[in-house]
Amino acid sequence: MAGTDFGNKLGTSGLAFLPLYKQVEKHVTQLIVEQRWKPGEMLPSEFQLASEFGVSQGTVRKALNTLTDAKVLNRKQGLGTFVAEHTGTPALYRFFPLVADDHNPELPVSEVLSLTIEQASKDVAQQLGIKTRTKVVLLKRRRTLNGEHCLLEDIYLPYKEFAGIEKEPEIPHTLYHFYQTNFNQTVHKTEDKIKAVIASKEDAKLLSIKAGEPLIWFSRLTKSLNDQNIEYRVTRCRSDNYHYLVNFD
Amino acid sequence: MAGTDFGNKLGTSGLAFLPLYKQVEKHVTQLIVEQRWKPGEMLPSEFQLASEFGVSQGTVRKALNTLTDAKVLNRKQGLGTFVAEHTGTPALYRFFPLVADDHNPELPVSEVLSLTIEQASKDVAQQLGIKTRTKVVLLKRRRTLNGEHCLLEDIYLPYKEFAGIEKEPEIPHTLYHFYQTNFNQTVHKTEDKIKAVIASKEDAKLLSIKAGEPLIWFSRLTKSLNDQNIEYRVTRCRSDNYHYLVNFD
DNA sequence: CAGTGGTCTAGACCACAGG
DNA sequence: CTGTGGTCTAGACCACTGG
Repeated sequence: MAGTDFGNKLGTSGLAFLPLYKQVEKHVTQLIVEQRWKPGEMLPSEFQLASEFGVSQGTVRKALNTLTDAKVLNRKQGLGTFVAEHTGTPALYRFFPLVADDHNPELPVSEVLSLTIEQASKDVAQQLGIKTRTKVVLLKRRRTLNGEHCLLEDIYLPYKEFAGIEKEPEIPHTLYHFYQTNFNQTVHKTEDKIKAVIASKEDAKLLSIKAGEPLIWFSRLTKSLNDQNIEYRVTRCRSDNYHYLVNFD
Repeated sequence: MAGTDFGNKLGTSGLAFLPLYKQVEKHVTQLIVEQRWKPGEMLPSEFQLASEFGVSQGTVRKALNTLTDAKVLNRKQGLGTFVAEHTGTPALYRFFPLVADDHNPELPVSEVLSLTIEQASKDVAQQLGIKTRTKVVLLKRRRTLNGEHCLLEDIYLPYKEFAGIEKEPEIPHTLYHFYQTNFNQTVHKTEDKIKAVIASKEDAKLLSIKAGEPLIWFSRLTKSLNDQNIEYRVTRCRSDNYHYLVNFD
């Protein structure tokens, strides 16, 4: 009966014939994007959702478990199902791959160097999927660990989704949580392209190293829950005492 | 009844009280390691496994689906469940993160520079989890894409698990498939530590670049299905036309 | 205690592959 | 046609949380 059962209440608009549990996944995600449930809030129980959607509890369960694996939701036995928040230690490191060579992972503090509104260059516009010269926010930061300046970030945000950011009294260290709470933009996926470069004079100065030292360089494209590109950033990191950590499985 | 049902035939030895589906996962994995089913072979159907293990079909299904997500198995509707093989395009790229900047992903050909048996240095021994001076294989390779030498690899293997490798007539390009078919070592997870370095004289010569150019450098520790460290490698890659690609989600 | 998610089962029916 | 996995349902019982 997959995809052909119209006894449910999920609004199978258009021609997409998906299994019910996939429809539930999409529907729940959409409701989160529309803020029916805000980050940290509890969803109704499986049985309530099942009756609301007109499917069985097992089908709802399968969808919620998939979304939990995708870190869109958190589930706790005895407590309930909650919209995932970009807070708490695991979430903070989820998208932060840089580690000091001989230390435990630690989040560096950050220092805003500048925050300006600019017109998107051709490259930035293409990355963000917007038109050239559209307004973008450019945030430059420097991050420090154990008193050592270790990395520099140029962060581009589409102004449309982050309108008013220039009026924020303070830009917190944990940007992705900030995006989520202040602009309803939940970071869902990132794609990093890593290269090795020679430090420019300016970067070397800001990092207190000699020009000519090698740096880990990477560009990152960030997608939100609704699959929009919401951030493009270029990071340079000292490579003497730090590395970029990746696990494949 | 989770973990307390001894009506099953899974041999809950020791004190591990795991949910049945977890026990099935472990059991199936173990049977694959022991080569009851070889890579590419078909497993019995869900119902057959269920009756063999003394659990219900739904429980087997849950376990097999988890193992499929972990890429230990492949399932095809109408066909059956198969032990995953490190062959076929997706599997080849699963652990190969290097991409030419403006091209589609492509696997570079490889050229063996040397294959020697050595005594593990302190560092290599520690990485592989063996004693210093244990016998290890050292395989040096150079890989080429579009006629351009792009990367160098120093690959260390514990000789115990790869005994006889020095007598192999040829070392294929696709090493992980080779490990699997010839030594029953299935690569399951890798951990890469990426840095930026300046090319040494030797590396520059082998890569046909100038000494002093920046290189993407990374060390990789590889774990097998049974969670042993089976490979440690150090890779250097030209950074001018290539990058290391990572997706987080 | 009541309410939540977690585990396990049993069974119906669909979709797909191959002979 | 048969056999496989995929979807969906219904229901029992367990384990955890908070009041």
